[in-house]
Amino acid sequence: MGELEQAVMQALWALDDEQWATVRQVHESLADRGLAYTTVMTVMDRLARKEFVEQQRDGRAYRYRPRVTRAGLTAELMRETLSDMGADERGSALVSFVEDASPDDIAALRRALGDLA
Amino acid sequence: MGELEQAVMQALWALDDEQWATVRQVHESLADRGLAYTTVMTVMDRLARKEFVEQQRDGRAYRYRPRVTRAGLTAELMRETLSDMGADERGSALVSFVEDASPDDIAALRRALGDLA
DNA sequence: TAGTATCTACTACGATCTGTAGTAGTACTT
DNA sequence: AAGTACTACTACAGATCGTAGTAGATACTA
Repeated sequence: MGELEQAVMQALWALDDEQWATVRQVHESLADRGLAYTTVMTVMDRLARKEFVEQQRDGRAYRYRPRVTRAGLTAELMRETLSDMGADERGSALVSFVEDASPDDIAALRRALGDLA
Repeated sequence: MGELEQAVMQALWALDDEQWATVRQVHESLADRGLAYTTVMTVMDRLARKEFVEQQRDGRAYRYRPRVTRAGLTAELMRETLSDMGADERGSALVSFVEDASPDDIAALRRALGDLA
């Protein structure tokens, strides 16, 4: 995911649940970047193609909503990385991941694992 | 990392520790792909530029060795993904990660965390 | 020593992804 | 009918990646 694509996702994730945003809304929420309206539209279209966001017709316009949560997408990308690197080494990769994780992350992992049990 | 780049890394990781491989060796180990020698060379050169591998002169040739372990690189890429997605959500992302992880991965995480304690 | 094999260095080119945006067409508002 | 708001389509440049050729240097070989 490119930087702008990520920014757009952030904007969409910032919506309340069940909210759909128009291109215009996102464009405005990224106003500081001084992007053209069509630039934002293109990016959102691409995100829809990639199925990161959902598109819904609303009259002549589209409304958009993330198809995945931020946490979910992050987790998915992490799992993807893990798979790409080969099945046999998953364990060591995870060990390595944990070894260099911040204390906060470790705590979060512990909690997450605890919740499972 | 591209697919070929990854394949080359795999070939290098397959070496015994402290072994350095020549382009020719890697080229041969990827023989099934029918790549030109220079293709492999280019890829390895790019990997060196990106500091994924280490280059060492040996006469007129270079020898290569991974600069990072497979597990280490995987973990690093995972952490990178995590950072990209914003600091506030790290916890939820990790929860999400754990939730959809395979039993093997969960077990590995548990072991890794246990080793820390 | 002249030819041949082996390497690197440099260059190139097409595909894909991403950031960026213009233009044309269509529909709604006044 | 004119202006406004949207989408659809198209475009283009920069980066990354897969792919590879050519030139030049070096070393081996007959």
